[in-house]
Formats: sequence, structure tokens, C-alpha cells
Amino acid sequence: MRQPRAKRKASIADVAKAVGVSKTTISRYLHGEYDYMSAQTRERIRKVIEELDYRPNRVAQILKATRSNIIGVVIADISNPFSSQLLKGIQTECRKHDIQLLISDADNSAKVERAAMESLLDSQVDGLIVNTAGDNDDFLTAFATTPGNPPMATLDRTLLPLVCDGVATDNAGGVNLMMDHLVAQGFEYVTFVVRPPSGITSRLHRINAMEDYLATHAIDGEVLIYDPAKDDLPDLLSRLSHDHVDDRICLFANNEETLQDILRACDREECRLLERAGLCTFGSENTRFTRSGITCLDQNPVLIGRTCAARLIDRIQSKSDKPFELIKLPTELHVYPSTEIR
Amino acid sequence: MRQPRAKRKASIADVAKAVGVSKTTISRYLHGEYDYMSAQTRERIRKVIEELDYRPNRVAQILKATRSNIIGVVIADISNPFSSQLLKGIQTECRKHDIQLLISDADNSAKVERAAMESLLDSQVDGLIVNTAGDNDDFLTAFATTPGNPPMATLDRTLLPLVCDGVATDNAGGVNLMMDHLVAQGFEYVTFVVRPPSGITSRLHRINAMEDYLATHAIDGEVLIYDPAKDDLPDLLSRLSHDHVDDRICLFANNEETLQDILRACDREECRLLERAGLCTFGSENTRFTRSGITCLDQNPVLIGRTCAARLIDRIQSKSDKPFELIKLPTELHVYPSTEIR
DNA sequence: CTGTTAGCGCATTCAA
DNA sequence: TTGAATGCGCTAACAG
Repeated sequence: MRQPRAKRKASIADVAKAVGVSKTTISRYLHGEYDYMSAQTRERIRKVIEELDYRPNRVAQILKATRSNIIGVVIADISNPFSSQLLKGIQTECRKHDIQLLISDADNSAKVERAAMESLLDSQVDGLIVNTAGDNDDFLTAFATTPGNPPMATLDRTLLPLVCDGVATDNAGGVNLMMDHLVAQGFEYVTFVVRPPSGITSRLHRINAMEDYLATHAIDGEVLIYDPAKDDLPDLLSRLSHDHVDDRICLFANNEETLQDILRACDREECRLLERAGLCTFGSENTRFTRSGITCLDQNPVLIGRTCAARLIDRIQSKSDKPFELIKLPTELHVYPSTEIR
Repeated sequence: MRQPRAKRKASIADVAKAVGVSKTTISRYLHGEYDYMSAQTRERIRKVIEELDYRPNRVAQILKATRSNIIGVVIADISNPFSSQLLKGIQTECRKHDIQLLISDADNSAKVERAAMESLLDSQVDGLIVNTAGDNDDFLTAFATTPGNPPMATLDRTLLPLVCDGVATDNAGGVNLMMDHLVAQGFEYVTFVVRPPSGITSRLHRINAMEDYLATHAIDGEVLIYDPAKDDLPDLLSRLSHDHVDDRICLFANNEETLQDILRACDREECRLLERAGLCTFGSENTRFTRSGITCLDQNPVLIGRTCAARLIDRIQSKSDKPFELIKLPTELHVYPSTEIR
């Protein structure tokens, strides 16, 4: 019945048989409980394990145990460089704890996201990190509050009311930081450019922060929502340009994706907006090489990922019921020529 | 002994008991073998499963089955945007086949890479995709040729002699494509800039292709290897500049990482090299937004990932012993102002 | 149409 | 010091 020796990997039973002891003893050996065996058996076990190249089957271990040491990650769009930084942070933290990562890309779809989460659950993950694609709050909340489900943490996006831990950028803080800078530079009209919020909290929070700022400070501006599907950005920008011919305008992009949308929109047409307008963005520090250097708010995604993983692991291990926490990490402003007044 | 009802998730036994049939029948239901049961039982099972919110435990399924429907991926550096595109491709292909991804970051270390591969093996993955960190050929070869190990495929980097499938960029083709372009543009001296090869085949192949090209075409140039740890690039570049004051120089970067190293090196010092030299790179198309637009060879990493996953899945499923294949995907040249002669 | 039985590989009582 | 027996949750003969 069993496969011909050579192919099939050795099991604990094979090792036991070869050594001439019971599986229990092998199991003990594997767990370092050397006190329960003679020095000779211990040595013989060592040798046989080496000869047979035996390695315990994690699947079987998981089936027995209550923990799998696997964390599931659902990421809205894995091809996004920002996401890959998040994953780097998660991975770094998890390696420290010898935890493996089952990663699933949601392809920016709430539906795929739900399926991925269910599927990860079936794989007995000890916890779940979710960078939601948006418009999925009901499901996420239900998931987090269902007794029996493993702990979950939201990544870069937040879920309110707080039904699980979450780590995200301090979006309002970032907006204020950038706006203060732009005011200091002497800009008169700032347009925050963003794709439709679609339930993505980071966008919503930034939009709110922006509106707050405009309402409470001596600077004018607006929030400009465009839709890449409609390709309406070029028109919106040229209208903006016409409406504010004499203002010192600055465009403030929601992220590098939008920054590129802006650059692309301004490439074609004879849109000369960027010749006179400032430009800045939420993003990573390598925007210093975009055009002549674009001022940006670095979010330190690696740290966000690390913090989120650490928080989740702590909750898994401590099993305590400390209150859920929403950790907001500050952004760092990097100034480059794009926000100098010309 | 068992946990208090509420917490523990329902098992197939719970469903069977609730319905009043055997586990076998439930198992059959789960696999769509409806012919083997009455319409009533079928309906009752459906209802009970819904009520209990029962979902089969994949870990138990895997333990029984010979396949896990999980593919392990070891990626040299997950924070690299190029890698994240590779992963996107892999993920896309795997979702089609309902295969999950256990992803591990090797942190650019051969040692971590080895540990990650062993660990993935223990998790009973059906196959392994390896984007090696380099300098690990012996282990990889041994791994691929060990009977009993699951099939493996190399990603973006190649292992020779061919002991497993592999998908990578057609590096030589790319170098030729770019060099032909540079010659046509009228450049007289082309320097291929690259970090130490360190057993990374893409770098080696490009270096070889570059040397071949220089030896066989009417254009001069060199391969310049720098070491970011020593921070020697600024010096190397200024020397280059002095040695070729009258030549029409072009720098050809190995990837976007190196491109940034070059830009950074030329930022400080009063290195005026870039004011007169051309610049191009292997990379993604968004280099069109770097500086005033950098000519690049797009490798289409998503396609590389997809192709690699497809190949591996085919090998897993067909179980056939077709000969191993090294698939080379072409690059696409995108021309931007950086390679115009000034 | 349905159930009984016997494992998958391992960890854990409990007993010796 | 050691081992036998049991079960994690599921599947698959084989037997009705």
C-alpha cells in the first residue's frame, strides 16, 4: 500500500522502527526532552534521523496542536510597491517568532477579499492581517467579532468602531504637516487629488483632514476626486488651471499612484499646469528622483507592517483581552524642489 | 474535554451527529457526490452545515491527501517593487487553480533562503518557486534532484545545468536591444553599471552579453561593478567622466535600484556627468517619470511570475516527466528623453 | 443510498 | 526511562 520506500518521506514511525523504540520517545527527542531517555538512545535517534533525513510533518503537528504558527495576510494589491514594504515589515517580525505567512492578494476586490479570508481560516491560521480593499466593513466587523475566529488586525486602513487591533498612518497628522509646509512656502491654493474613496479609510481620513485644514486656516483649496476609469483627470486639471490663473497653486497627491496619474495627465494635452504649480504627495522617499524631486510624506510602510505583525502576535500569544488599539504612525516630511515657489 | 461548544469550530463529526447520518455521507456531500444520498438528507445536510457554519478543516484534508494545493514561494527581497510584480503574477495564476501561497522572504541571504525552503517543505507544499538570493546553487541543485522533493521552479534567475524548470528575462536579448538603440542614437561609450554579481544569474548574463556586444560591434564601453557597501560609485563615476571627456557617454543601469544609486551618486559632489551623459536601465515603465524620463527595458515581471507559476502547476498536475525547460521572456524597449544625444 | 473501519503523522495522557 | 493507546478532522475502501 505504502509507496516504495525511496519516494515517501520518512515518518516518525519509520524513525521509531529503525531505532527500535516507540514513537513517543522520538517525539520526546524532537521536543528536546532528553531527560527521559538514555544517552545511547538519544544518540541513536540522532543518527537515524540524520540518515533518514527525517523532518516532522508540520501539517500533522498542526492538526494536533491548537496553534499553527501561521499568520494569514490579505493584501489589497500585492503589486503595489507600498504593499510590498508592508509585507517586508510583517515578514521581518514574523521570522523573529518563527511564524509562516500565508499571503493572499485581494486584487482590489471586496469579494475576493472575503473569499481569501474564509480560505485562510480554513487553513487554521493563528491570526489574520487584513489590508482591506475597501467597502467591506460589515464583513470585517462580523469576522472580527465572531467568537472562535482567530484575532485579526487591520493594516494601513482602519475599521471603526474598533473591533480589532489596527495600525495605520497618522493621516490627519500628515495632511497638517504638509499643509503647514505649503503655507510656509507661500502657496495660495492647494488641491488634494485623490481617486474615489470607495470605503478606503486612508483616503477618507485625508479628505476630512484636508477639509478641516482649509476651514480653519488662512489658505484656500479643494479636494479633487477623479476617476481613472473615466480618465477625467486631464479635464479636471485644466479646468483647475483656468479657474486659478493668478494663484500660486499646489497639487497634493494622495499617493504615488495618483502622482503618476497627475504626471501622465499633464504629459499629454498641452497642459502647462505643472510649469507653474507645486506638487507633493504621500509616498516613499524615492520621489526625490521623480521629475526634479517631489516633496513627499514618507509613511514608513515597513514599520507599519512590523508594528501590525507585532501587535497581532502579541495578542495571539498573550491570549489576554486587552482593549483593541488603533496605532497611528507619524509620517515624515521630505522636501524637494517641487514645492518651491517659482 | 472538548471546549465549550460555542468556541470550538464544528467538525464533520458534529455535522454528522446533528443530521443523524455518518461522517461519510457528509464527506460525500462536501465533494458533490449527491447521487449517493436522498434528496432529503442532502437538504438536511445543507441546512445543518449552514446553521453550524461548518467549514472543512483544510489541515486535516491535507494530512489525508497527497496534495495540499499550496505552493511555497521564496523571494530574495520582498520589498523590491520588481518582486512584488512577480508575486502578482504568481498569485493571479494560482488563484485560477485555487492554490494558496506560502511566501517567505529570504532577506537576500542564501542561508535564510535555505531555511525557508526546508520550512516550506515541512509544510507539505506541492511545489516551490524560488527567486534565489544568489550563491546557493549547490543547495538548489541538491534540492531539485532529491527524489521525493516536490517540483521546483526558478524565478527570474536560472540554475544550470537545468535540474528544474525556470522562467527568466531574456537578458542577452535585452542588452542587445538596448545597445542597438544606443548605437543608433550615436553614443560612443556605454558603461553597464551593476552591483557585484554574487552568483545572481541575471547580472552575470547581462555582463556577459554586454562584453559580447562590445567585442563584436563598433562601439566602445565597459562593465562597471560598484559596491554600495563601500559607497564607491561616486568615485568610479567621476573617474569615468574624466577618462572620457570627449566621448558621448551613456550609462546603462542593471536595474532601478542601480539607477537610483547612480542618481544619488550624481546628486552630491558636483558630479556633472549626467548633464552630458545618456542614461538607461532595465526596469519598469514608470521610469518615464524619473527625472525627465529614463529609457528602459521593461521585463514584464507580472508575466514572468504568471508563466513560472503556470509551468510549475502544470508539472505538479501532469506528473509527467517532460524535460525541464528554461523559458526566456523578451523585454520591451521604452524610449524616453534620457537617451537623446545632447 | 448509507455506514463501518482504518488510517494520514503526530502529541499526549496514562501506565509501567 | 520507556511505551501503548487514543484522538486531532477528514477521506476512502469496503460492506451492506
